Amino acid sequence: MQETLVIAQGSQPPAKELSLLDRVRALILGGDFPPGAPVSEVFLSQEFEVSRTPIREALKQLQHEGLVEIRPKVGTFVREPTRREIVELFQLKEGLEGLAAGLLARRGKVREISVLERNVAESDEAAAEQDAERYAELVHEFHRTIITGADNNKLVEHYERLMNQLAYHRLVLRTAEHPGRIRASTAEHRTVLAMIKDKDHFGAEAAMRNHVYASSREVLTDSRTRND
Amino acid sequence: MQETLVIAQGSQPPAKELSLLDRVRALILGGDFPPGAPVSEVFLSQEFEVSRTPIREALKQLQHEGLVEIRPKVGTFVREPTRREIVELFQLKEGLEGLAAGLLARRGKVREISVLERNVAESDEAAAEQDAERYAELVHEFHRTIITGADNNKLVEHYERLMNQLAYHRLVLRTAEHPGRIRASTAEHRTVLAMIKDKDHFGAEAAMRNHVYASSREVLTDSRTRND
DNA sequence: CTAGGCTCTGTTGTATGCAAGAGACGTTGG
DNA sequence: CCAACGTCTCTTGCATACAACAGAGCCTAG
Repeated sequence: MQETLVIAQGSQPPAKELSLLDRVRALILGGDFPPGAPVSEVFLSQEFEVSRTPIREALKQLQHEGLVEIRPKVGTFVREPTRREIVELFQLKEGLEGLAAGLLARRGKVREISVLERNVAESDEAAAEQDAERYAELVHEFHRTIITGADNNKLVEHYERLMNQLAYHRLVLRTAEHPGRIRASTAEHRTVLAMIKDKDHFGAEAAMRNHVYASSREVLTDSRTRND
Repeated sequence: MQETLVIAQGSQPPAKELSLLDRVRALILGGDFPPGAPVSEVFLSQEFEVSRTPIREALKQLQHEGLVEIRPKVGTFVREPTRREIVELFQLKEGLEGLAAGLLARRGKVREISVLERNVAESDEAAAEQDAERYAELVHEFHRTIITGADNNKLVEHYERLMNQLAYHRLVLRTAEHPGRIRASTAEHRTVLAMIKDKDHFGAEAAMRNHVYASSREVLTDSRTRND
């Protein structure tokens, strides 16, 4: 739950309290709303004790994020991404993260490298201790470090948008990684890091893409993924 | 002007008349609002003869697109992208169009290939006839064909979002291409097309990236580009 | 029994009213 | 002359009222 809220950030509220948009998104992602369920404006306005006007604004944003579908004059409904959309999103993820890894490698920032080195070391520990939660957190940090390390704010914005669209799916399928996949995943992380350290932006991009692709395959072959 | 409206599409209004969002965006992109100019809600509501409520919703969207900046309790202002942001956007453009070219090459769709072949042929004609307007249109079609040819709707969505952010800048700097650049550009288009025909997705991606990068260099070295 | 239409309810779409904050400008005290 | 303060106006932010439409269910005619 808390993780969802952290992921959902990316705008410019004064960082003190969550924006209404983030709270509505968290509510929907919380799982209380099954796909296809109606999300009435009056319900949300009562839930959050505000009027319909700000609720409407938030829902419009969420529509743009692909999380809900607004049928004019009918209502707003939770939208479950189709398998095809998930494939498309992972393709995009591959492109964006690959691009980021390449840019980071070209710049060769020392700070990010040390963060990544610590990250892979701790990932090994977490894997050895079977601490799935900590491991997932470290994976998230690894990817985020690379994205932000590219030093391209627009890329970060688009990436966050992308991840918000994957968020619902990610919650459903979390901890989908099998032990074997974890080993492979950490190895891939090490490869990416090595390329970045070598300032081999070409290799870093290829390694990152390969890693994202492999991860996505894992999720997409998962039986729980809808098949349409 | 009309071009702007076409570019600005991408949502799901019944295709009959333009949505308010598109009309507001077109108005701002039309150039009547210099960067930094306030965009009052009441002004827009009078201009379009609607109340402030739908205007507010449109402005919120435009804020997310990066076209305007909403300073809470103060007002909405036209936002001019900084040079750094433009660089970032072009980096992203390079990544997305490269990705698209690669995906299209892998699929090797015949229809798109024939469209592209006709496109480069007509581009030569337009260049020979010094028809800058038609040439620009063909360039636009070339890029759009590749993006849509990747058969990835999410990629198209992100690309449109990106181009909307570049739209203002593009209008200011349109026809920035010098004759020499036009020759190089068409040659690059041909290279990309050749790679796609060969189903060399690797080469297609590289060629497309190279092309986008070269084009962006042209724009970024233009003296009219703000330098901060 | 079925098809067509009608009503009725629930929802969204828009307009408008009101309050609160931000900034400009004039004013006043030092 | 300058700085600080107070007021005043313009803007947004939110709440609420009303209109209009979609869809479900029922009712009726054939």
